[in-house]
Amino acid sequence: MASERYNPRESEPRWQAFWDKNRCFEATAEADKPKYYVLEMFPYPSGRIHMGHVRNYTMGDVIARFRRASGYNVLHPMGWDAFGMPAENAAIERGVHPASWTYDNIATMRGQLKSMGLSLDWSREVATCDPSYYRHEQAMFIDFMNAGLVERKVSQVNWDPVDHTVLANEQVIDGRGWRSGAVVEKRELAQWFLKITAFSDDLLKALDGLDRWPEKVRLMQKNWIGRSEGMRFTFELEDAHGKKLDDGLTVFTTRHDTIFGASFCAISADHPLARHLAEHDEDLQAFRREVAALGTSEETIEKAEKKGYPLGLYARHPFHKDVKLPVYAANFVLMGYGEGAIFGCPAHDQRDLDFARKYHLPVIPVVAPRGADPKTFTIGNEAYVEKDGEDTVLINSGFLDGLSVPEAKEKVAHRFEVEGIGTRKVNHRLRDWGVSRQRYWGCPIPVVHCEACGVVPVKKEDLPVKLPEDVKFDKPGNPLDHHPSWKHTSCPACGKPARRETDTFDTFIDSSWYFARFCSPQAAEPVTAEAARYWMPVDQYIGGVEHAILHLLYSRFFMRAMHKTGHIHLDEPFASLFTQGMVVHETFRTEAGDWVLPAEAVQKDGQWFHARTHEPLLVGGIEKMSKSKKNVVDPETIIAAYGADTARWFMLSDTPPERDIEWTEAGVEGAWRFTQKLWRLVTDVADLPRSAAVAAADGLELRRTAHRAIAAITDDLTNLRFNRAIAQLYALSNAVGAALASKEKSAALCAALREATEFLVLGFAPMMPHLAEEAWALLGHGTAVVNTPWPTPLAELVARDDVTIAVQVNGKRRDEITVAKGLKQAELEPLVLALEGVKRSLEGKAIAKIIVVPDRIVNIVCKG
RNA sequence: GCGGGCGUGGCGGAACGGUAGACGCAACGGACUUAAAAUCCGUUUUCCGAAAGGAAGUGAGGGUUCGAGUCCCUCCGCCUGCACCA
Repeated sequence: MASERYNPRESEPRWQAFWDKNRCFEATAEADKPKYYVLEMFPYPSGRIHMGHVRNYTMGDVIARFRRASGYNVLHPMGWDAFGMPAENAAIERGVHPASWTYDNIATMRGQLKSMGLSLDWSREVATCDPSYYRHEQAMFIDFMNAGLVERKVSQVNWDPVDHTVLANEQVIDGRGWRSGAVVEKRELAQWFLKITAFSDDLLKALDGLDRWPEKVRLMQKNWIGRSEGMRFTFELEDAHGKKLDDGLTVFTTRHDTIFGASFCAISADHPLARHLAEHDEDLQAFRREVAALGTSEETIEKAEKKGYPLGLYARHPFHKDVKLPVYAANFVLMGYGEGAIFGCPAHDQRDLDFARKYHLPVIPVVAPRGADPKTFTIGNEAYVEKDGEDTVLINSGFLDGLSVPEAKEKVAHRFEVEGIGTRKVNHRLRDWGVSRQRYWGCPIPVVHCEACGVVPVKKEDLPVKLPEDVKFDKPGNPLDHHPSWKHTSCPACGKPARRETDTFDTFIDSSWYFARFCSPQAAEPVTAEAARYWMPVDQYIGGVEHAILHLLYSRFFMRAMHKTGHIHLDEPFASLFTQGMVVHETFRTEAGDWVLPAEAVQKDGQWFHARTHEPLLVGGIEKMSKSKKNVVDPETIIAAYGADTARWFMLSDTPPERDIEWTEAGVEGAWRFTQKLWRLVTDVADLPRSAAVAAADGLELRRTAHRAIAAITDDLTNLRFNRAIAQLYALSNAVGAALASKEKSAALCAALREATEFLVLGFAPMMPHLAEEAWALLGHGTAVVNTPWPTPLAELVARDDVTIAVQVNGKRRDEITVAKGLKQAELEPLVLALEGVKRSLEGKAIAKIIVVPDRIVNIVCKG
């Protein structure tokens, strides 16, 4: 029958209101039900949602709806990562208050997310900029202080002398501030640090237990933590006249086996020794400035030549007391790692070799391939860095000669320890987490500086330390610092006048525990033990791989710190992690080079033109959607034109979720046509006569198809293979369409059609929830799909009783045969040999053997 | 430089070591229509062939196997993470 088109514009808001009114997605802990906590990384309220959000939240929503239907008690919350620089920039540029800018954006984006039909528990919504959220952050910080997890220390920062602010490394471009363009200075500032390094080894070891995290992410974290085992030991130092200095030079190495190959020592330009000597050495001062100037841009660092400055000091070789190693300050030694000092072994380290060649230092090979002649083995322009296995051996190394690298390391380590000049030492690349920011729009750090008492934490009963609302952004620097009264307070310890800390927290702190807060968002403590025990950990976390290191590592650290201070019972917040790909799109630009929005590009005869100016456009690469390249498609426009279901369906189709998906108009059109096709199928099936005769033979094949499809979809959704689940749904809809087309429809076929269609509707409900509700009602159900359990396929319909087996001759497919399942080789052989295709290709050949893989394949191997 | 991943039709992509190309998009042919859209039916890896059928085919080369897109080795290309980490 002719049916009306499905109209998402009318239907979608109606069902959203229905779910809202019936509080379908509000979660309450129920002890007798298995819980499932699904979470997508919460958004920054930048203003409007983008396609990346649509993809992320659609995936999470499919999981949430599928799990809910499958009998889980699902928690699926949403909130806002609401502190940060863009709000302050808006205040500076447009005079809006950061709070109103942020809350306006939240209101807009909340509305946009609601129009997507997400099954979110909005009653748990949190915004990190709300004092009811950040007060707990402040309380926990004080607990962390008491637990020894907080440190205040002087560290080097990038200082923008125009904006009067500290810049993150990412904000320094070619040595200049990204906003002001001023040449960035290095400054030393007292900053707050969270001692993430206290958990270095634990954070590293526990990665092995995260077996439902992508291998890639675990590896990135492993490299970031960067554990290396080595030795710290001290050289005796003397000056050019042979006079011994009071202090020695302590270095870190992982290659103590190569100690006999040492030909110099090098220290960082920032090493205390270099600083000390520079006080009376202008050339050294100049060298230090040169190194510091180089220190900002990665590219120049990469290309920089190895350079050193001889300090006029010499280090005594620990085992060859007559050997004196010259000591340099060098541009390739980092103060931030190890001891900021090394010994150079040019033969076995490329940097040391480059340095040695430049300054004509000896290159002494001490490791060589086993069997090489120590007298003739030499090093050219490449260091010999082999160190593993039994194929390398120590040479020119006194008491180490003939040993393997690990044996030599052990022997040197032992000797250093016995002689008291060195100890074994594990070093990590991971640095403590600097959390101070000289900004307004962040969580105030809850401490007070008192002249008498020093640094004193604010009393817990005085929390939260709220941001002042009356702030001005009229001059550069931190508005909290400029505020006339806010920072003036009294000391919590002695009561005398004191100064508030005006730094605020890095916003990564806000996002390091929000998932725990969602368990009990209104609680008087950060998270209640009861709620955490029921809901945590997050069963499925979904987000972009760009957060693979910082956010996920900080969150893992924060759980441990919260555990240590009694706020939570576990260390690992995310049991399973999924990192989805980006949304990409073609780029267009005019011949003049200006980027053009896809909405303004029209295609004619295979050429692209500007819709208004009609000038021809150049089609550029397919790249991540970004405002700068204008290759963005606004989700709101798409939802208005096609509905949320179509957008959701497209996001999940075809491309595997972990890969980048290309947004195309044709793809959206295809998804739109499919929603209409589904609607037609459902209206046609709804008109069929009802029958209870489901088991009869007429409909059997369709029933099998439907039950198998649901079994496959269940499997695919469980494993987040959305694109495959969607392929199954297409196939099932094709089967329903084909059955509908048959002229004679028995009662049994009608019943099978109805069953298959209901499976289809329930099957696509997680992806297209509005259409599913509408279809479900049309099929005559008085209850909503959200309250309908996921269909259970019948095992006897999923199982196959016959099977199609491919028949190969010498590994090439020649024929196929459909037989009863479970046939043995002896029963199968005569059937197979009688096949036409097999006989043809066996002509004149002798059978050597027949390989039978039951129910799968037969391979006839023959000669001649 | 070091590490990780990926190379399959015109495109997105399917394939427990067992019939390569499921499903979708696009294209082409046909039906319906005054016409278009929508819809429906069909074709679509390449080569030979009217067809039946045959040959080749998963970046290149080699290997293991009755059988390799899948496992191993060498190479090429692309993507990605870290990057002077001692």
